[in-house]
Amino acid sequence: MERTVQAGSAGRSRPPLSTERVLGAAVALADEGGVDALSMRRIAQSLGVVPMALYKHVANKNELLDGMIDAVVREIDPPARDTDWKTAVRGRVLSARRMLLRHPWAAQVIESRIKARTTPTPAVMEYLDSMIGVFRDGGFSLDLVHHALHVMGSRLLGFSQELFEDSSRPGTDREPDPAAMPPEEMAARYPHVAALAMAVTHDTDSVVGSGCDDQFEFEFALDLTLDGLERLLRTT
Amino acid sequence: MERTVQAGSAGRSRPPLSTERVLGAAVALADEGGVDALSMRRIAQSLGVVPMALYKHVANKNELLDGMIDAVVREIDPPARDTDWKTAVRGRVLSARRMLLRHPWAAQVIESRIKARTTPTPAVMEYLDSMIGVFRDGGFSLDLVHHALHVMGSRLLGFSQELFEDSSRPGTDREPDPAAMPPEEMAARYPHVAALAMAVTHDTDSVVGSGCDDQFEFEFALDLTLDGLERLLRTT
DNA sequence: ACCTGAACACCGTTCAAGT
DNA sequence: ACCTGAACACCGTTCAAGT
Repeated sequence: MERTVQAGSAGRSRPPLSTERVLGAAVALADEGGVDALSMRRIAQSLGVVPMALYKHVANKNELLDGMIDAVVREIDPPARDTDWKTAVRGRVLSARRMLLRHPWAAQVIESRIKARTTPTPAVMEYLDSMIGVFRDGGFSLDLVHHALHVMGSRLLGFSQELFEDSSRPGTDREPDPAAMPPEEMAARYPHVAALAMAVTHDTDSVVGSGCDDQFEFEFALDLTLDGLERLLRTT
Repeated sequence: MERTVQAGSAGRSRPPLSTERVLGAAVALADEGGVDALSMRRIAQSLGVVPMALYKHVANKNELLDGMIDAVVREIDPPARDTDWKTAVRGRVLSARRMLLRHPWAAQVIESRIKARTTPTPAVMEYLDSMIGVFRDGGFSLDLVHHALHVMGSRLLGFSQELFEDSSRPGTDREPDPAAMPPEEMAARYPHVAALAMAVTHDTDSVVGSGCDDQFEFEFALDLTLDGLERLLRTT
């Protein structure tokens, strides 16, 4: 009598499940069929596993989406060293774009999860922190970096929403981070983000909620864009 | 014996259903609870109606989403007349932003529906057509308008994806427009969009698929942005 | 102690049975 | 002819019953 084998969808025996394997299957499924085709049941099926087995490795679907975001954001190249800020930023943004083209669902998912969470996922934080670092090394003041991030806007990671939105806005109950990091650890791990947040908050501490005047930043970025177009129009 | 009254959820008698009322209820529901809280059953409930009744006024949920997009995009102010292009574009983009802040679900829904459809919804087309018109009246060549739209990017309507993406990309089966408009009618109704599409296609008809070189346009816009930041850095 | 089938409360949509 | 309840094929997640 043959030994009973846990059959996968193709009848093959399978390696043990892990968070990585679950996330990998989820990313592959989303790449193929879009985010609408992504379901816990479908992921389980593609792994030759009962749906409930996934919940051992991801707490729920939202955490799965966060994990997928982290996985693909980590595909973005780190900033080039030993070049000027412009080359480094340019190369990195183009790398982010290549990632977004490989994973057409990513921008949408990042945007929707950013809206629901209080803090971006770790990989997104790392991405931002190192991007800020490039600007700082290039001689940008904290204020100027802040403007720069708003100017880059959706070219940074594909989504258009502000990253750290006013959390005191009514009607927007956001999930507290399940593995919430204490502020001092945040500051240690993402020093540039922390410094920026500090500077921005101190600047305008008369404003309630987030210290960032989104309307001002939006207009600033818009005007920089329009000025660029005007210059282009004149030189043509 | 009392006359039987079709009871609404609050027990009130209700005006007859219409597409407008259905869309209005859907928009209100999304404004309150986000797009995840939006379901055909919930919309029906808020109207004091059985779910199936909605299908008399909207074909399915995707058409409902398209209708919601059209409804909120029509809230954007028309471009101001009798001013320079810069003032007109600026004012209009700020109006679009106010709409997106009123309807936080809109950018996400527009982006996801743009990806699924072959043609943007009528109100989006009108918005683009009149926006192109403002640039044209300001003396922009068709090519320059094309660049300008890419430069504006997500500030135009909140989403980051290209509007008329390469429809020959593999794996992206897009819905044909249910009420597909013949090309000549398209050209008559959206003359500026048509002229732009024509110019862009003729320019690069060696390229297969859409005539727009997205990579080039992305880099063009990115460089304009980076140049603006560099100028800012030098004058600080 | 571990695993999982059945179940629950949803979802969009179809369709036949009712008036 | 019109309307709609029941049903179908899904969904994320819980939980008790099984080993």
